[in-house]
Amino acid sequence: MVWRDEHGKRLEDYPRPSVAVDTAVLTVDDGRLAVLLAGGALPGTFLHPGETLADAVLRSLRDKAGVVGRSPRQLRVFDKPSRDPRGWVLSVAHVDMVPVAELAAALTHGGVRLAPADDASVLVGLPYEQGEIVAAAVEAVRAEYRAEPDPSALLDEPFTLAELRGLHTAVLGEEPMRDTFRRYMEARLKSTGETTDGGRGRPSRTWRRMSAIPAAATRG
Amino acid sequence: MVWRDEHGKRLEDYPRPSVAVDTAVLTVDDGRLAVLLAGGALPGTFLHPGETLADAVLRSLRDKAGVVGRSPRQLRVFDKPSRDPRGWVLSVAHVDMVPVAELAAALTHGGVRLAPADDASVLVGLPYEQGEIVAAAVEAVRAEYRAEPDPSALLDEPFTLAELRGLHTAVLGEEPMRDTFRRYMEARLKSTGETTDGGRGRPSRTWRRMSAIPAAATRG
DNA sequence: TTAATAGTGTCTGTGAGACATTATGGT
DNA sequence: ACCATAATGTCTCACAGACACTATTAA
Repeated sequence: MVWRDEHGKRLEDYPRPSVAVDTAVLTVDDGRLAVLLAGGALPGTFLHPGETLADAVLRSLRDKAGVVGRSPRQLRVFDKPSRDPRGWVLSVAHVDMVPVAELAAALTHGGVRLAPADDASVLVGLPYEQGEIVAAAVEAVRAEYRAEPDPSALLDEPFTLAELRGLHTAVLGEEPMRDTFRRYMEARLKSTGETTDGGRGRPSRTWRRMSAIPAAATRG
Repeated sequence: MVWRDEHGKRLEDYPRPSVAVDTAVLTVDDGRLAVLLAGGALPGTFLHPGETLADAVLRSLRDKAGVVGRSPRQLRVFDKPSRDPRGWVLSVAHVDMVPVAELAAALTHGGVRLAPADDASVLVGLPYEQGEIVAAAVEAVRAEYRAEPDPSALLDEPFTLAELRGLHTAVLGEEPMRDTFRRYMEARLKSTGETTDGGRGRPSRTWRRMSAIPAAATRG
């Protein structure tokens, strides 16, 4: 049984856009926030029938960039009518933040490379509205990193506060204040009770992320 | 010149979804947060060729609900494959918060009415994923009202702090703390230097929203 | 005068920002 | 012993939460 409207027409009898998904895969490489490009553009694909947006994102990451096992989150739809010379295409932008080690295999594929994510000269060279997508992705990730210690789990555990602060500096593009950063983050981490050895200076205590959210955090 | 891919196919040769926009028009009616329903559902429409999502939203509000002159903002895409029995339809959800006076004319149209926006029994009765859309819209508006005095300009200026607090109570679904609310909001409002008259008790000072954002607010 | 509402004063605790000091390792 | 780095202590300021008190009007 096929649905028909008051004119006897089916949905497919009206013009429809193509719907694409594009994903800004961000990482921190050599202390800099970077975005993965596959063939000079963000990995993306057209949405297939019966597929969710999330499924299409995973498929495009696997096929275009060799990245698996991730769960990007949706940013918003980019719909400027002139954005794609091929025709009428909407893009649902997504973002994910990935440890650079997980991209090592992907980067051996041809055409897959990392570019600085906060460099305007790189972003304006991207096709379609992908420069805006990367900018929105960076802002979304920064908002998360302002509120939580390494929410995307880029650091291997355990880690020191100096390592964490270095990561956040790279993500935010500026140094968080030393004392405030320490106090704020220590309250959101679990101490291992151990310290590093080697290196110069006094050894650091090491930390892990909170495993479960304490009940108090859900109150108000 | 028509674009063709490596198989000689155009974009339209591949299956495409229908793309709809749906808008949760929220308001505060009689001290309760309410959502506008047109014919038992959120006002929405299918996206037309050459049209932006924002344009489609405005068209649907005008045609379905008689609401004009607004600028709803995008929430996210709802894409559950089974969400629409008519076929493959994505919905880009939007939200707007409107003074109830602006809806007076709209509510005289047949089929247009207000329903409580935080009443689960109403929301589960909505078609498609519109219950979830309303829930997301309510949460988005509440987040704005936690941070700013009446960001959607539901109150006519000038207004008293009691009126403002009553509005925020309705939006948030709970009473903000009296002292904290006053101090927080006074810093974000401009006093008229005048007071109300009439009514019982001591007259209230009256207030307006900030016209421009002070330079200090843009620092850090 | 009293009730009702608006507005002010102030005490306490918490946390940010800033800076000084101590601790603990390698060289 | 000295340097480098980590960690701690503490001072001040701002603000949230709480509560008591004063002010101004109508009835």
